Amino acid sequence: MTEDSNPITYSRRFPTIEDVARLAGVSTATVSRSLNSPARVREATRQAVEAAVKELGYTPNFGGQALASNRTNTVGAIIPTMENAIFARAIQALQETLAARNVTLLVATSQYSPAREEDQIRTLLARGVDGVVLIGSERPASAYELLDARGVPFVILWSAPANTPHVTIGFDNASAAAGVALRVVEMGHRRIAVISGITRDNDRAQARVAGIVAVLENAGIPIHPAYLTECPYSLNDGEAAAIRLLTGTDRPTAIICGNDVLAAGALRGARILGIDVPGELSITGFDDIELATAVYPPLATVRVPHRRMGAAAGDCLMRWIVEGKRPESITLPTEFMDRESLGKLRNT
Amino acid sequence: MTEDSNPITYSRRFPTIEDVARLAGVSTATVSRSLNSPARVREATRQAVEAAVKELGYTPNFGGQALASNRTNTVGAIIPTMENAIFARAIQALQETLAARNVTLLVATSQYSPAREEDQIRTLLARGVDGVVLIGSERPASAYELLDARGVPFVILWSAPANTPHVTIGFDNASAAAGVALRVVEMGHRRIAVISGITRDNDRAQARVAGIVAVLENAGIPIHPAYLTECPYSLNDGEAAAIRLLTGTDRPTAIICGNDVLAAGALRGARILGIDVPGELSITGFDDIELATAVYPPLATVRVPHRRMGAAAGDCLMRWIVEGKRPESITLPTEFMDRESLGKLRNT
DNA sequence: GTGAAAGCGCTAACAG
DNA sequence: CTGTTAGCGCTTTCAC
Repeated sequence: MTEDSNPITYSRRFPTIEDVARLAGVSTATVSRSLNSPARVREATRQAVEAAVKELGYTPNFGGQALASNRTNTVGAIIPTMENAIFARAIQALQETLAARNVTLLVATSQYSPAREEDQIRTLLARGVDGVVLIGSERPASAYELLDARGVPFVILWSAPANTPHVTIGFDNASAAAGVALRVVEMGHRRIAVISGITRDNDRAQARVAGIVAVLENAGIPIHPAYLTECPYSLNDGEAAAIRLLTGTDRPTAIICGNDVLAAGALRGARILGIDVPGELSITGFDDIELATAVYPPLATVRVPHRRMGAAAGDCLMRWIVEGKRPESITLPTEFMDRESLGKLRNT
Repeated sequence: MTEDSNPITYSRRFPTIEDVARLAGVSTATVSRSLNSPARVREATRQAVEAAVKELGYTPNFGGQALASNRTNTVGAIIPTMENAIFARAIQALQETLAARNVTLLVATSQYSPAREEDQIRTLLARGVDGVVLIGSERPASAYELLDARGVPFVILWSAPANTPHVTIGFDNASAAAGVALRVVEMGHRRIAVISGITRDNDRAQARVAGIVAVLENAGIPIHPAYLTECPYSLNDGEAAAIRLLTGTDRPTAIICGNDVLAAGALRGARILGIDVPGELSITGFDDIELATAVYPPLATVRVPHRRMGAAAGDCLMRWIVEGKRPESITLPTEFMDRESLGKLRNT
């Protein structure tokens, strides 16, 4: 036990709980209790510890804490993308809810790829997250098995419980999209096309299309297969899809889009072709992100409870993690936002 | 040493490195080496370990690893907001670069508030991040002191080295904005207004305004104080600011905006007032996010090297963390994107 | 209400 | 190339 074996180099070691204990004249156990459950120590003791902490600039070592407590106070979320604002507000609300409980949010992206998502799940689990937030319910069983094997609580956002046994915090995509279709039909449109996001591996996109189709069928409106298109969620793809639809024979008078980005792209496509919206063509979106009112005409769309989903996800997850019992799924309402991009069918 | 002291409850304990070692018939050290520096073990050994790992479904415990190695393989980034896409591409590129090195990115937001940013820095440091990425160079000294006290490597994005001794990976906001102003002047405009983001605590916004003002002064164009406005980075605020400018006396013929969101807002404001862009009014943006071409007319703006900044940040930071020596700052080029929202001054 | 002490799972000298 | 052996810093029984 050589002391000061290296008197020259000043060791850049951060104060540990032991340093605090020594300075405060208590044991490390008391420091720990003082910090984690202050109610269990005498007030005077707590203050002494607090003073020592402050004087030393002590911060608990994350690794030590994680190792000993078997918790990281970290929750992971995997969203398809950060490139558009769709998930931003939900993530923001989630982060705020978690921060209030002193847990940190790790955000990863999957780029709408199931394989990447599974990788990200693996990474998060390796990081020892205490809980996980996912978007949508459709993914390979192997992904769910990873989560199950670790026994890590997880919740699914953006979907409703219909198709999955897991805990969902979302809304009914099918009926929300059906609501849009109904408005479009009510406006007198009969030649109605759909630009959906890629439906493969995406239960939300599938449900939205299903909701729309059901309404059209119910209204006795024939659905020309060429009217049912899908493409990646990007401005350019939306534009291209719209141009394809609008230059075909029997041009639609309304295009229902799977989200606002596609709708904004479709709007651009219509402009390129010199087609007036809503005079000659109605376009609707979905999500009600800022973009919906940045374009002209502003997009009729569906307001999705972004912030409430994020906040509820944080609450549910933390309750699950702390109390150990699985929460109930939550289905939130959506709201149709009637705006200028949707208009009455012009008498032609 | 009581074995099987609890034969009833099946302990849900995850396999540890010791389990792997036992099954593979080697020591824990060899397992560790096998996993972390495979080159240092015999191939046969490595395979045996790999087999054992697979059979047991072993994943290293994060806390243990962090504690023993004093590294978390985690880097934190604090961006002002996720609500618009400004930082999304940079973050995406950063994440990819880090992932390639097996490090995880922790993203936090400050909502453009220095106090929140400082909190987030504290949180990240408590998380034991190995490095930090910040946006912009202007913040209270106390924030830098936090970082310095921990000796954690950090890089600053979006700024140039002019105003800060720290490592920056960005571009010259002043000259990029000056480039825009120059084009506007070249188009014949003399009544030129500015809608900047809030300049307080924001060196990028300050630099952009400074760049613009310098060009105008140099061109002998008087700058009416009422023409120099600033507001938060939002569509609504941009719209309101534009309406204020456009309903005042001596209406400007061009508005240079601090970013694309403000410009899109200004465009909306002009539309509300029935002012044609670019016929009666030119508007420019900054950033070249997707929004710039989603609106009509598409925004003349400045393309910022989002992805390259993100990737370079990851590279520099990892080199700094691993090799221990501070990298040089990097200044990347920007590009003016000439689009329809900027037009020649109409002969009135 | 507090202290002593036993690990949590891993890495990194150090020997061999 | 591999094994032995200390800890890393913290939480948590278990006594007192």
